[in-house]
Amino acid sequence: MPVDHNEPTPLYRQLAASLRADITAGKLEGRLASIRDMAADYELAEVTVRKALDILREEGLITSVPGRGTFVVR
Amino acid sequence: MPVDHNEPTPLYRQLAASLRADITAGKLEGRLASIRDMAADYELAEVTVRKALDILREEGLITSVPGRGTFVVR
DNA sequence: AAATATTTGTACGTATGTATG
DNA sequence: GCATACATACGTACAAATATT
Repeated sequence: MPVDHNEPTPLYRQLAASLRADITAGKLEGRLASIRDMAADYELAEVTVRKALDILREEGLITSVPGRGTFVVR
Repeated sequence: MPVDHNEPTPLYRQLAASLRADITAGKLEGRLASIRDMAADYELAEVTVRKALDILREEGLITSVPGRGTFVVR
């Protein structure tokens, strides 16, 4: 359960925190699910997923390539 | 003319660059125009102005306070 | 004190463009 | 050419904090 609408923390921060935890724990490697799929899986808008990924990209944890996907930086 | 739709550079980056230049040159101090006003002045969507401000906030050049406004960090 | 206006923050939806395979 | 995936940009609505009347 990566996000909870009843939490006061913004959804995009919750998702970023969840992904960050999985990445730093080594549980998430290689290519992430597409933004569209993550939005569908977590029942979030694509823009909300993008905001979460923006944070992780800023932190240097991931990198995104149009047409290919989003990848954990190793 | 801070932004040009014919430029290949994204509008939010153009606006960020323009504001950054004015701030570092000391031409912009204190409180910035509200997001709504900037959007109207530059004929941009509010989200586009917000993305520009996100960059400058990340760079530590500005700070925003709900209900008050956005301010140049001095 | 209370209502109103202003301003930023979050979140949704949609459309179009660009890059890759 | 077509499908997939990220990027940009528009619009809208509501919440929260602050300031004003």
